[in-house]
Amino acid sequence: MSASDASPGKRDYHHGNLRAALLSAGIALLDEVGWDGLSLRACAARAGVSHAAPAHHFGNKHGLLTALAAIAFRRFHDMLAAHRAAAPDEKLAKLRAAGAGYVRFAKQNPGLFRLMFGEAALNHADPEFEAARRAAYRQLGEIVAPFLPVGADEAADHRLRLLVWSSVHGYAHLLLSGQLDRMQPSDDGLSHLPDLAALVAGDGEDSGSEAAASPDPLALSPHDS
Amino acid sequence: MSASDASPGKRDYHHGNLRAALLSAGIALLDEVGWDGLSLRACAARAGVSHAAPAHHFGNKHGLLTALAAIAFRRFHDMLAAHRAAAPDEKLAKLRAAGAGYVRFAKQNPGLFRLMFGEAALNHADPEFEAARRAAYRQLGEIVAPFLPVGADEAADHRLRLLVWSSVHGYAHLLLSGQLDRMQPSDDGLSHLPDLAALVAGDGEDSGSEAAASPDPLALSPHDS
DNA sequence: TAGATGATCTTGACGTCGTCAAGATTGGGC
DNA sequence: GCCCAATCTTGACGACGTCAAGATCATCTA
Repeated sequence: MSASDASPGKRDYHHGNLRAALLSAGIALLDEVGWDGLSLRACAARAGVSHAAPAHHFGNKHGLLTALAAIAFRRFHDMLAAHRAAAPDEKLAKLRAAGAGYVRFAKQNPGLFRLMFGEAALNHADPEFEAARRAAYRQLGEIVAPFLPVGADEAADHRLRLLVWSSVHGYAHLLLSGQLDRMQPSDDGLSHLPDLAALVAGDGEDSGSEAAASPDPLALSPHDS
Repeated sequence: MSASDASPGKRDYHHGNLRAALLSAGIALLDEVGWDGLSLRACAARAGVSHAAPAHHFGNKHGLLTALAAIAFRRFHDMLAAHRAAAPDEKLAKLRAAGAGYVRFAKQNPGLFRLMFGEAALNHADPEFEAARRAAYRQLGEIVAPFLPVGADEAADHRLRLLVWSSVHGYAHLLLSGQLDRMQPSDDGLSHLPDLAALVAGDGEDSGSEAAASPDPLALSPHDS
């Protein structure tokens, strides 16, 4: 039986693509049975290998979760980008679309969303994870950039990113955690995003807080933004 | 040995106050070793009873977590109230203080915060849990009320609550999940709360979205707000 | 081509977990 | 004093993550 004939799991000691198969299994389990149903053994069973096989590829459960979180950030990034691309070429519309994409991702992928934002201790030093996270954060900068006045300093950029991100993330997370259950399922929580952005970007008088310009949290060079 | 002489754990089959002891153990474990260190067996050991004793009081692990979440919401409510009470009697100061209390609670009690907002499936039908949650939500209404124009309808109230809550909660949650790790540890994310509130409350023109007035999510009667 | 080595798995075991069942003990009510 | 409910203990089971030992496969080198 040639290698091309063998299906995954039929080979005994060399799956050939087990790391990817285990990650696919993890995504599927999060989707089908949720957070509590995700385990190393369940992923191994779904991939057709023994319970100890994942250890070779991920080290331990945290390693698997970190790799899954990297995938999640990439999918998240892609959904944001797709929503922004589909919106009319006008900054308010782009901002609304980005917010809608954020919330839509959270609703469609609650397990991945929880993984991304703190359900488990992740290996933040993992380069794939960091790269995926950084790409998603970069989009945040792109989203708010049109609202900043020409010549705005780094502190203003940070404040705007923080305010927009807090607002959208807070809304998405409150939705997921069931705190808004009896409110109507709409994007009311996002309707003020444009005003929010304009509020912060246009408010040059708010310098009472003497926050020093902080370095970019993900250490992006200027041309990366 | 009279009952008053017996310390908890010394008695064999009637602790006397085991439910409270298990909850205290749960709070202590969350504080000392975090989310992963919290288990029924660990609580039982800390309380000095056998591993199956908690089942009588809580039914299962979800029952314990729900009771812990009710405590968490009460403590949260108290910290918000304390911050609001300590602030100058001026609505902007009150709002800032409430936001600071929210974030302070999250920072000081990350395990409880995660429990309240989605780490585990909780029994939402539990009356103690619901009452604690409702009291905390009621404060939200009190916090935003001064920013609403006289005669503002229920939809405006809801929008303002949602916007303020999303913004503060999002900031607190992003902080906890490490997404803001290399930003400076300050409350920059809250500095725009007063403007936020003024933005929404004062903006009568923003009626493009035809959101019907939604019922109060926690079914509060008007005099409860 | 054969042997060596590293990669990639399997098998088995251990301790911890949540949960369940059976039973022991205690307190309260009649 | 008896009965019953409440409140525990003991023991067991299956699932979990992890570790160790070993089996198998793929690749490289002499």
